[in-house]
Amino acid sequence: MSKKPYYITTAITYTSGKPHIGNTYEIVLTDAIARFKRMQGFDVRFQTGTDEHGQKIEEKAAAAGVSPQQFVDGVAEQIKEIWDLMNISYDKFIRTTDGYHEKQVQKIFRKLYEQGDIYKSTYEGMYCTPCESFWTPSQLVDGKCPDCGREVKPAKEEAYFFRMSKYANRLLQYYDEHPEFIAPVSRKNEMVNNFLKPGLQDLCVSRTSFKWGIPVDFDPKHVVYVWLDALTNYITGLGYDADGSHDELFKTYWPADVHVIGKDIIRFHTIYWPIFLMALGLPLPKRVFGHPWLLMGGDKMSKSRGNVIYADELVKIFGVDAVRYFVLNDMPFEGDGNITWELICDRVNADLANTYGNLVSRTAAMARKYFGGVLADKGAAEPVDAEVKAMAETLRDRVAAKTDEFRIADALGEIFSFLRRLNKYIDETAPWILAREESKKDRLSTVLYNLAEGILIATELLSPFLPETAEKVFALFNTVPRGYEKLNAFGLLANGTAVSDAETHLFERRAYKDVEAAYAALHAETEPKQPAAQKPAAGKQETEYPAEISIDDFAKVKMQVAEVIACEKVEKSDKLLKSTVKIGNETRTVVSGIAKFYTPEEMVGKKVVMITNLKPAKLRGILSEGMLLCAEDEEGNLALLTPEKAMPSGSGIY
RNA sequence: CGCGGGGUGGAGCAGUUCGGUAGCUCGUCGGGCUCAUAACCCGAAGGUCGCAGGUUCGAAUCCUGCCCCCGCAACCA
Repeated sequence: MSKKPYYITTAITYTSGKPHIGNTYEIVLTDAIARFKRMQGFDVRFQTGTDEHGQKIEEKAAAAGVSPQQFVDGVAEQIKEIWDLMNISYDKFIRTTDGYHEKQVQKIFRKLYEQGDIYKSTYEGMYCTPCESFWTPSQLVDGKCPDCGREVKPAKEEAYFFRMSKYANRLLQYYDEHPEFIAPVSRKNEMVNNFLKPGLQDLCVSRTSFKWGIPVDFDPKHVVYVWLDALTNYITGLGYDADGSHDELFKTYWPADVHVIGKDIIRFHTIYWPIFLMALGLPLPKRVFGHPWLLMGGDKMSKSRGNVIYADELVKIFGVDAVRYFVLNDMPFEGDGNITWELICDRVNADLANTYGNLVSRTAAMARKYFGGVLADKGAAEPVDAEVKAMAETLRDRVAAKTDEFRIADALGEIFSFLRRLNKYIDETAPWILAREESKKDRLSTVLYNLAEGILIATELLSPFLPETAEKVFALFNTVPRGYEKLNAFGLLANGTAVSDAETHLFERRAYKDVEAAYAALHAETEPKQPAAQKPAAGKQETEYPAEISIDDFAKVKMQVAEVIACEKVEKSDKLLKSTVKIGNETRTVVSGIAKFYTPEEMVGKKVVMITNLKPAKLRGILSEGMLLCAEDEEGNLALLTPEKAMPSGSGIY
């Protein structure tokens, strides 16, 4: 009998830069599920890849001074390296710049156009010529361009649209008939309430404003917009053909069993993607799992904060399996997860080093010490063994049930509860006491056999999550995996199996301060110019200060003492205060991003330092005629500069 | 009223769908053990389940209102 197919995918990664640990989480999660399914005997196909088109990439490439293709080639290579480093067992790595993909996207676009699902129309909006941007009326600020504050005019741009509304009812019906389609379920309600019930808008599926994309073959000034391009990777990667001559792979694996994606793109996978498939007359994927996000200590990761964590750095410090374990275990099912260096340390020490590593280590040590490493069940069972055995025999199915619901953290929890139970079993049986009496030899041997057997069952169940460690443990016990179907039976380890003299420390305990030091050392060598980037004081761009300026340059900046005579919060903004200031006899308005540190009330009456010859700019629609000077610390706290003695407003600063 | 997520012992989380003794891991304190990676085992302290109302015999869980935190968006002259 042939194996049952199981097709699992990740979202394809956007190639705008190196993926951080949050991106890496998704692929590890998917890999864990894929490996588990393989272990269960499914014929698994695991696809991942990169999404390489779009305006942003065009811009990034231009900034880097290379062609878009050269740019994405570089990033795709970097992503593959990290996937390999993380021990990802993907079967297929698709790139949206692959020839077969581009060709099929064109055919799909044409097919949908010919059957009337895609139609040509115009995109209408308010257009700002200098910014080359369209805005909807709701985005405008005081009826003007939110970017530059200039006048906008109504304009039209030719574009292709997909008739989404036509399929909305069929989609709702599909949701009803397949309640498991969206996981977790809370996401489904979100989709229905926010998008389907209010009525689906037709989706714009082409662009003329940039070139880096797949051209529409019958209208080449248009390129296919990202979602139609990106989502179809799931079928083009299997050799789908819009004319019907599909590859065998497609016939075998479609529809997908699960698309694993981030919660941010659930809408595209549970609304647009199913509708595209309906239009193509194809079956829909069975499930879409929208996983939560990984946050850095509760904050978002950002380069300017210097708190971005990359997988390769973590691996250098902790090892591959520790990193896999951490992301799998610490990600909740629904809410966002947290990552901090302390948390990783705690997890690795407590679970991997103490509970698991130390258990293996002490068991191996006792087998060597008392029996020269040879394990044998001498049949000297006692009541205390029963609970451990029962737990071992049911472990497989408990782990499988959690994994099938994508609750990987819970699956790991089952295994680690069992490992803790084994540690307790050692205390209950106290082998070192048994060893003192010759008459207890058989009992001692049986206890050690039971321990090894328990460890091996747990290890095999752990192997999809910690593949490298599992191999080490099998090697240590001179044995091989017994196969999933036998994992619910206790006592299959052959008598006479001997513990090898391999290293028994699976994971080293790590002190937090050593980890900090290791991280610092790593950064010192990879990024010697870190100091500038570490200071968020420099603002959003990593400002490079000119080394020296002449006194003439300085003289170009006109600074004066200004007195705040009125101040109010800018509406709909968290950070902005609008102050009216007096500079000598002149009155001006200035907008400053200091609302988190000063209230409007305390601003009034302050004498502050202001740059008065700065070109005015619009912020939130308000013209700011200058800039108040602030000192900023590493955490981004601000303090206004004021003259040290009372000085009249309008005083120059030199 | 821009969109979304969340507030449960010191920390990180589960439990909320289908109300009924508040659970897990870490940390802390006390004890035990020595096979082991300052490890492991046992015990204890510690919670008005964000706030206020309501429904109910009974609410972390259902309803109403409010407060706070975070992410996206906007924005830092």
